Amino acid sequence: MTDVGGITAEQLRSYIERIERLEEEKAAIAADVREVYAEAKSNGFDVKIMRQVLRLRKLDHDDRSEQEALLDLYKRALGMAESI
Amino acid sequence: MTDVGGITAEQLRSYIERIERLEEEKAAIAADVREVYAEAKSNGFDVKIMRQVLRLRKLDHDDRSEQEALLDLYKRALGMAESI
Amino acid sequence: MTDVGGITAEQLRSYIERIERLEEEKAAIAADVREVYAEAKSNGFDVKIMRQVLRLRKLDHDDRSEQEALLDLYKRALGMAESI
Amino acid sequence: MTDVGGITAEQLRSYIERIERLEEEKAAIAADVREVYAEAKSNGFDVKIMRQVLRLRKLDHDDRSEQEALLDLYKRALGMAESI
DNA sequence: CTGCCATTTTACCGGC
DNA sequence: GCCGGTAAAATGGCAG
Repeated sequence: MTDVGGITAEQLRSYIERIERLEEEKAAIAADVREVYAEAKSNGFDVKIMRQVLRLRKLDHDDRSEQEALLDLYKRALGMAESI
Repeated sequence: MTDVGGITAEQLRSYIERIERLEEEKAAIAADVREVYAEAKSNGFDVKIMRQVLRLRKLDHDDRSEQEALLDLYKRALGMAESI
Repeated sequence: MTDVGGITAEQLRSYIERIERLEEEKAAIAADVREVYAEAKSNGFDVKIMRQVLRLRKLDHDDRSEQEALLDLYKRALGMAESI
Repeated sequence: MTDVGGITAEQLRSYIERIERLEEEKAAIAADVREVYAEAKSNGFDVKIMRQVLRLRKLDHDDRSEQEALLDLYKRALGMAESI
């Protein structure tokens, strides 16, 4: 990356700008999320509880994924043992 | 929010699921960003420095100067050498 | 924090050094952890599986904590409803 | 590692628990660190800048200069103004 | 030496 | 408007 004037600088600029665009999209979605929370709140729901429910659903999901990953590991470990 | 069987529970479920969908979209975009960084890295760019550049592009100049001044102050207080 | 020569600089130095000492302790413990893994590995255990087991035990624990926190939230939410 | 009933399972449990205990100690120290930061903050220090100072004290000067040079290079490639 | 995972740091959001 | 805590990003470390 010492070719400041040439293709490399152009490539760098391209990467930077792609990332900036993606980050903008992400920020837009984050704004949507905030809107949903705000709407829920205005309809009487407790945002704090909603967040906790979401976290718990995510934990449950992660937990299940981990269990499956662990099972896979064990299977492979046993599979390797068998093949020895 | 104690009307468990009625419209309220349904509404809550709807909010929760809307948010979960939005969060998934966000995660997908975050994955795209990681891909771009990975591609840049494989083309010889320094990811850490790219991140710094992106951060600087977000900061307006005043904030930057302020922070730098404060950092200098602390360094002087500790008798740390100037990083010139 | 503009009193560079006085008590404030001394206080800053004290905080910095306390943190540095604590960080060293933490690093020492992290080294111990690595040692245990190494010993386990040398006795034929699969480190990757061990890590997954530990993660899972932690997730279970976190999950339970979250459930309790959620229950508390609900209790408080209902308690508030009653007091209205 | 398939001798579930024998000494091996016991050994595994022992390793797991040793690690869990060490991780708890580490977490306790991390909590202490957070306390120190909180105390510093309550006495008017800027925590973010303190972290920067600690990081700088860890870095030797050469690394710092190298990084700064690379950052400058990238900035020039992107036509960003020097932060002088 | 590369990719992955944990830890640490930063930024955000809601509550007071 | 600030503070506290919670979620996201980023850096650093380890295993393969």
